[in-house]
Amino acid sequence: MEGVVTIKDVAQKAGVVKSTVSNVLTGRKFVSETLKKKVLDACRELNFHPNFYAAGLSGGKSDIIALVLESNDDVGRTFYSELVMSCLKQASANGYSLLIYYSSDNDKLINILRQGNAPIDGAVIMSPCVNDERLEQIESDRIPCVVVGRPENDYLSYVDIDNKKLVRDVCEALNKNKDKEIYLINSHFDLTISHDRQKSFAEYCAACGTDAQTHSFVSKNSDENDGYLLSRDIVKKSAVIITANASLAKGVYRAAEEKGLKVGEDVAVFALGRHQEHGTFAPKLSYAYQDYSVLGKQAIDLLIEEIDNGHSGRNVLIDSQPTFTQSVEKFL
Amino acid sequence: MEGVVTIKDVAQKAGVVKSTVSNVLTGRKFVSETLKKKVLDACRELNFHPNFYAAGLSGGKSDIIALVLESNDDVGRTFYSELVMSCLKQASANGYSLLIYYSSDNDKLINILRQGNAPIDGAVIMSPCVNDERLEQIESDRIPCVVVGRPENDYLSYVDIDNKKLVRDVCEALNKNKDKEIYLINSHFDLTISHDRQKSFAEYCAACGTDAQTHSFVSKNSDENDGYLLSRDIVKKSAVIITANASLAKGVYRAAEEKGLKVGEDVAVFALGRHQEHGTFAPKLSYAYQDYSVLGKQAIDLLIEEIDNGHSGRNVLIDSQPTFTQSVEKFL
DNA sequence: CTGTTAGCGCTTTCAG
DNA sequence: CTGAAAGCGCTAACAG
Repeated sequence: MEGVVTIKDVAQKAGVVKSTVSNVLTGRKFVSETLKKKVLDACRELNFHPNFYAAGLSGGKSDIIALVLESNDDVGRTFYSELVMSCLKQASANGYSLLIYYSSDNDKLINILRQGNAPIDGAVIMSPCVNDERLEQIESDRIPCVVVGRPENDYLSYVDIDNKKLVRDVCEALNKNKDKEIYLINSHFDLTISHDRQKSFAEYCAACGTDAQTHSFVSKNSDENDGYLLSRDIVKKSAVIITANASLAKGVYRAAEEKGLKVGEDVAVFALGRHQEHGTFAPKLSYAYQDYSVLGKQAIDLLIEEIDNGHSGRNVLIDSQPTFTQSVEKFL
Repeated sequence: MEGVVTIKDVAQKAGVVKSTVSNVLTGRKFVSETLKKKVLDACRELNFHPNFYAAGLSGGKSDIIALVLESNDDVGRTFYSELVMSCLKQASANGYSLLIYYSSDNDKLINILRQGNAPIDGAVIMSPCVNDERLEQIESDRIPCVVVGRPENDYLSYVDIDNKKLVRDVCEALNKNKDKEIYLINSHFDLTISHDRQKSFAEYCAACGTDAQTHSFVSKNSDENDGYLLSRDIVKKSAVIITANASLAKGVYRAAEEKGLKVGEDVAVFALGRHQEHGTFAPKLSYAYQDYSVLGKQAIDLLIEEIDNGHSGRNVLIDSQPTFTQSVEKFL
C-alpha cells in the first residue's frame, strides 16, 4: 500500500474508472449517489489526496492568491505588514492561501503573472511593480490581477485611496470662505497618485478663481529639505499649505518658523499621506491616515470577484478620513 | 506566435530536441556550449517561461516555502505579523517565496505537508498545528518541516525560545541569596512550553532544597483571574512569583494589593512570556521579551538547510533576554 | 450517466 | 554527447 495514492488506486478500490473519481472530486459532472459514496469511502480508506501539480497542469484551480511586493523601496515595515496581514486574513476567509513574492527583480515579478508560471489563481500587486510596458506584452495570457494604487495602465483593476476626493475635502475644509491662499506641495510626477492630487487641486483652484499653476509645486525627493525649499517663498499669514507627505510638512514647519509664523495660527499645514509617526510635530500635524488594512481587504475582494467572474473593469476607491488637529486649528 | 510557448517550440527554434532544452535549463546534464547558446537564445526570442505545474509534476523544485498558521487562537496580530514578516524577509533573501496557510482546519493544514499536495519545498509550522498524531502517519512522504516552538513529536526539527535557560536565569537573578520563597504560576500543560518551564523550575528548586511541588501551579485559562486565585495564598513578603504570562501577573498584582503588599518591594513579579503591552502595570512589570522576528528568521534558515541537505535533527534554541524593572526592583 | 482515450509541459530513462 | 519515447497524476473530450 506504499507509494503515492492516485485516483487510479481509488478507482480500483471503488470499482469505477479514473474519470468517475475525478468527476466526483471536482463535482463538475453529475455522478450517482451510490457511486459517489463508494468513491468517497475509497478516498478515505486509502487516505487519498490529489496531487497539486497534476491538478494544476490539467487546468484545476490552485486556491492560492499571490501578493506581489517590490523589495526595493524601504517604505517601512509597518506599511507592508499591515497590507500583508489584511490580505492574508481576507484571502483565508475566502478559502485562499496567500503566496507572497517579495523581490527586487521586476522581471521575475512580472513573469509570475503569466498563466501557468506560478501556482496562483490571481495576484494583488503593489503599485510600483506595474510601471512597466512588459506587462502589456503578456496581456493575453495573464492571470487576474488587482493593483493597490492606481496604475498607469488602464487595463488592470485597482484599489486606491480616493485621492481626488481627499484633496477636495481638505481644500474645502481649510478654505471655507475662499479667503486664503492655498498651495499644494506635491511629490514627484512618476507617481500616479501625484497626478490625481494635482488634478483635483487644479479643479478646486479653478472653482475658486485661483491660478493652480502658481499654487502647486512638484517635489523631487519628497523630503524635508524639499518641503523647506519649496515653501520658503510661499509661507505667509493666511496661507494653507497642503503637502504630499509628512516629511515635506516638516520642511514647511521649518520655513514657517524661520519667518516667525505660527503653524496652525498664521499658516495651516496638512499632509495628505501619512501612515505612522515620522518624528514628532509641534504643533501636531494634521494628516490623512492611509489605511492599508482596508486597501488589502478590498483588493482581495476585487481579485476574487475577477477570478470568479472575469475582468469587470471595476475599481475601488476608498475614502480617506482627514484628521484636523493643531496644525490647522485656526482655519477650521 | 500565439498560445503558450513550450520547450517544444524552443527546441524547434533552436534546432534541437526537447530534452536538450530541458538539459540546458535544468543544468543536470552537460550540453555543448554551442547548443547551450542556441537554446538560451531561442528562449529569449520566444520569451519562454517554463510551466510551473509541469515542472513540479516531474519533480522540480517550487522555490516556495509554506508558513502554516492556525487561525483558531486569537493570539494578537502583532505576534503573527512579526513572525510573518521575518519569515518573508528571510525566505526572499534566499530566493524563496512565502506561501501562508492560515486556517482553522487542522486536517487541511496537515495534508499540505505531504509530498506533492502543495506547491512547496518545505514548511515552517506554528507549534499548535502539530499536536496531532496524524502527522506521524505521513512521516514517510512528508516534505521538510520546521516547527516554531518545541513540538511534542520528536521527529520534527524546531526553533524555540530557550525556556529552560530563561527560567533558570530568572530564578537565579531574583533569588541571589536563596533566601526568598520562589513560585511558578505556569500555563496549562497542553503546551510543551509549560513542561520545559516546569522542568527547569523543578531543577532550580532541587538545587535550592525547595519543594517544587508546593511552589508551582498550573493555571487553566492563563488569565488574570487564574493569576489572582492561584497567587492569593502565596503572596507574602519576600516572595518571588514568576508567571507564564502578563495576564497571570496582572492577577498577582491584584492579590498583592489586596494584602497590602507592594510589588517590587515586598514581592517580586516576573512574567516569562510577554510580547507587547497587555494593559498597563504599575509598577512596571518585568518580563522576558519574545522576539518572533528571530524565531522566524532562524526557522527559515533551518528549513532551507533541511531542504538542501535533508533532515539533520538539529534544533535551534534562542536566548530570551529578561528585562528587570520596577516589579522586581528590590530583589536584584 | 459511465468508461475510454488523449493530452497538459516537463523530466528522465535509454538507445544511438 | 544527442534524440526518441515513456510517463508524472490529473482533467476533459468523446463515445458507449
